[in-house]
Amino acid sequence: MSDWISDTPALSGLEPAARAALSVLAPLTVPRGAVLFRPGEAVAGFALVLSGRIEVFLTGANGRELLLYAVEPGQSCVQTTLGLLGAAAYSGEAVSARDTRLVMVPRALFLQLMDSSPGFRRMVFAAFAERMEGMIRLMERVSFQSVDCRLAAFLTAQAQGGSLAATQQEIASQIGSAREVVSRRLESFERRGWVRRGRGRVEITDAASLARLALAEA
Amino acid sequence: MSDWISDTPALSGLEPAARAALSVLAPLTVPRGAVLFRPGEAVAGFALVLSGRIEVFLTGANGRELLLYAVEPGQSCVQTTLGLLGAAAYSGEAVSARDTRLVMVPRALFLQLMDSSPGFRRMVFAAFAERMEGMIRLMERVSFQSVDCRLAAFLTAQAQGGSLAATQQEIASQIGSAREVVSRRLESFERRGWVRRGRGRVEITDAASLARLALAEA
DNA sequence: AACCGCAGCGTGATCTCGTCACAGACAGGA
DNA sequence: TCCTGTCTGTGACGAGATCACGCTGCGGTT
Repeated sequence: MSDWISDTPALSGLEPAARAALSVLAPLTVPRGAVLFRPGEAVAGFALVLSGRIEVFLTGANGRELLLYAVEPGQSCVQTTLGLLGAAAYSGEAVSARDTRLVMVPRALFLQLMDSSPGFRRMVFAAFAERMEGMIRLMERVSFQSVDCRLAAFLTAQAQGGSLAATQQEIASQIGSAREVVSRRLESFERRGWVRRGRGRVEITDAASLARLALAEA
Repeated sequence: MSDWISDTPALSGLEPAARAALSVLAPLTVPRGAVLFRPGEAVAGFALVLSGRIEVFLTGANGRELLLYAVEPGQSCVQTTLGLLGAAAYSGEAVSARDTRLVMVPRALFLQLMDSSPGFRRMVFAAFAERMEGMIRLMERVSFQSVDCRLAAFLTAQAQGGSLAATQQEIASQIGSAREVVSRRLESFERRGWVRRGRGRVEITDAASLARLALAEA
């Protein structure tokens, strides 16, 4: 058995008993692009991400998508928690954005740990609180902020070394807009000298202006 | 001391010790229209509503509002929970929609009950899960559903005896739209013979058609 | 009664954005 | 080389948010 528990900082607050109970679980590996959950599916267990990244999307009637939240290493997927605590079925679609290692805690063990381990409880609660915060901020951005601001914020946040690799469709899903709109806004950014467009990638040429727009209110 | 604990069905699952700890708290009464929390305020305690109704709004830059959720009797306000568990400040505005009786559980007692009372924990968790579910459904409606559908759903849900008392501004806030849009959509509904418009009220004249539109996907 | 002031409502103009339709550009494989 | 699927660009259109008004009912004043 690998020592995934000691390698996960988020679990360092756990009591020895809880760590022992978890240690019997074997992490599983899912490749980039795999669909972990679909809307309406029953939830198998509590998902804890060790490495990689899981993205949870809402999907509209016409196929438009909106990133609800992403699960990074050390975080757990709130939707699975919901499914275990209530009767609620999964309402988002979870996709691995990269090769991802994760642990699925079965329902029975999850409930037992929730009752017996204060550390585990704190962890689950903190994750819950963080997600709720994030959802509220998301509502705020989606409802009250312009596509320009959201796009600029996304580019600023995701750029690695002055550029980022993503299709316009992917960008649109992440910021909750439509591909055509992203295309036009990027063109406008390019005219202003802020970015250069390429197939499947965007190069940032004026990060400062983008950052300024990202922080604007409208 | 009133016996508010026995009068609150949501608390019936609590252990005697937890009930005793809560019983020292005195409910307070707030009149309709009072603002309980504003964005950015620190959270004083865990809010539990006994009667009445608290509505929590997000407010955009230009004053447009969006109902995040409502706290009905027996429910708790998740935003206060967030504030107590993390460092997050309040990000919504809470207003009492009617005269409301509620109990504020101080931070220390809240944390103590969370550690010592499985029943209290379950209650808080269930509230959390329910809110998260609701937020996701709200995102779905706001992002992917037309104003017509949301308006029809609201009218259907809120009508009492074939009519409801609300200004167009209030309706707009509840469904996350603008007053002018509500005005125009209501006019369109009236032309179809579904409603009659009055100052500060809407009368439903064809509930079936409204309900049908409310269930439509787009 | 006549007057005011204000909250609520109606409406046109304009802008943003989502949607549809379609065409061109590019990449990788047969 | 050609073919096919993916990615992108673009015009047209509709829904909806915003701005800027003006109008109307209603309670309170004088």
